Amino acid sequence: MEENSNFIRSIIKEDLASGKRKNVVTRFPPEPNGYLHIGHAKSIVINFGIADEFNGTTNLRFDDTNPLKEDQEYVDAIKHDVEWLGYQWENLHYASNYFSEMYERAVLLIKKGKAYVDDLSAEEIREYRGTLTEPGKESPYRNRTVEENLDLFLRMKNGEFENGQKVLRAKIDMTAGNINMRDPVLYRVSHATHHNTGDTWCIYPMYAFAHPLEDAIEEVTHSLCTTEFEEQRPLYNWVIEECEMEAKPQQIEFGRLNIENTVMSKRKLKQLVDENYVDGWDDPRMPTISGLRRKGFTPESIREFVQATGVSKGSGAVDEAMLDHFVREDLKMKAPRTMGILNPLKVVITNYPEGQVEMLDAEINPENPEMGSRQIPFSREIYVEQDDFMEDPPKKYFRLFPGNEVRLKHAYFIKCEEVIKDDEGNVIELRCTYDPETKSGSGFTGRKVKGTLHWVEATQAVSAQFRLYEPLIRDEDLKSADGNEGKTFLDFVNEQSLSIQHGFIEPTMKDSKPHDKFQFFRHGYFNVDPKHTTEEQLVFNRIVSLKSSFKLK
RNA sequence: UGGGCUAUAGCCAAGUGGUAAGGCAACGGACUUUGACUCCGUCACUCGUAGGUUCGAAUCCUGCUAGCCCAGCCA
Repeated sequence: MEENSNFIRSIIKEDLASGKRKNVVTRFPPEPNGYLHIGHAKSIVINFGIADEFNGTTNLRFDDTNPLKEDQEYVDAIKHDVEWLGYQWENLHYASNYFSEMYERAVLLIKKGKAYVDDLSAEEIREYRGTLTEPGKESPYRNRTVEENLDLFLRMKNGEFENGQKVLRAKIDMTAGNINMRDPVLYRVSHATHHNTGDTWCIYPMYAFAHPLEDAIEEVTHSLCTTEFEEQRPLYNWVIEECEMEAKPQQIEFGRLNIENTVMSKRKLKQLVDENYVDGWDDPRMPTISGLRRKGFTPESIREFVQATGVSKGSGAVDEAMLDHFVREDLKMKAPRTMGILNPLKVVITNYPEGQVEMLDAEINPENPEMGSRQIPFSREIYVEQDDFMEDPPKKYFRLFPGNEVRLKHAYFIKCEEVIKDDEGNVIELRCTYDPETKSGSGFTGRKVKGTLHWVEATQAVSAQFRLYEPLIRDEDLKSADGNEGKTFLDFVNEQSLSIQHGFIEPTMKDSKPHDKFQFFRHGYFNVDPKHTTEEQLVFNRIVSLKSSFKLK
């Protein structure tokens, strides 16, 4: 696809042109504390994409500096998702592999008088930090001697102190307007088992200290992150400078991806999983990579979508319709067309011979003739969609109604002659007649009909389950939460976000495998669900409906 | 009220002193055995706002306004 120009590309071009940089190295640095979502996909596309564009390389690096929240399960899932999206990292790194070097750099800081061990409690540190509008004040422990700090820090490392008893802090400026510069904590004591380093360490570096060191150690040239780290940049540079790192990575921030009606917070997504609002991180309603994959999105469609949304520092939300557009675009040529009835209504063709079944030729994808054709059965009894019949239709309704003639896709014209109802007045069956002259492919031009319907032959129809999705949580509903104190986003989960329908599919569909993708005629694109599909029954997730200009008023 | 950032169409977004790209959405029309696809057309005399500089400003300067982010021993 045509690459949009953006400010990061411009910066890198200039860096290369001016000789400031000789090469490009980027990194994608997730914390393994949850599954990746489409917001991460943006970071992946940017980091890998831009490196690739300038013949550079990209590392996958797990930013695992907080053992309390991290887990091997997430490491594995993240690697899988990155590869699935179509990217291959140059090196696989763990921040935890740098713990020794980070410790040494912290010692260097202490020796230079740029860091000190603080005995203040977490609450006290918060109080001393000041507020957004008032400067902070210095800790009474700020001016310990280098020797004392060295000794205390060593003892922190050796496990002589409890969690929270002591921290290592940078000595910068408690009156700085930028709160990040008010003696930020560099190391905390945490007696916890780390997924990678086990019990080797009981002190762990904070992000603000660890991240710049990780970048510098890997000789990353451009450290691309989201805008909430913007104010962290002076500290990022301070750490690299004061720790005397040779490589000087440059942090550049871009605006995070937001999509309308989409929860894009790892914390919230984890909550939806933990509290069983969804059936896992890969629930098709989740904006996670695994959820999108299970729903049926393709890597190509996600990449194209992300690229189309561009890179800027803004904070707006993209229309969900845009994501939909790019899957349709990708699946248009790839997905076989087939017919499926989500809401069956039986039709008996009264003038069609009883007991007769004929096979009809049906192309698999009119957009892509190379995909060939299939044979589908037709007989006296078929199913059509309930929505395709109205007893008392409005103007411009092209489907079945008493006396109206329509085309059955790949088959014949049928005309609605009689409506059968049950005792409660519900329409349960239609009696129609067909015209043998109108067979598809026969070249019949005698008369035209406005509507073409999809259908499935009744005796050989295979039953199937269809799962249709709506947004898990709507922005509109969430906004109303402002007036409802005590409520959380969980109180606004859309109860209609999943609806399950039972219908029929063509007999040739019965051997479909998980993740096979189809376009059900006039319905949309569907994916065979890998989790709920069984030997007995196929379950189809609707990826996206077809666009429609039909409006039933 | 301190600090940082951002304002270009309904949404996303190019544009970097020479007279407003592109995508999504929407709306017309053509075509159609998917009310789909495809094709054609419409959609910012104006760039948050008020001034200023200039022959010329979305681009430079000043004031104002609005929105986002920051007070974890999270990342």
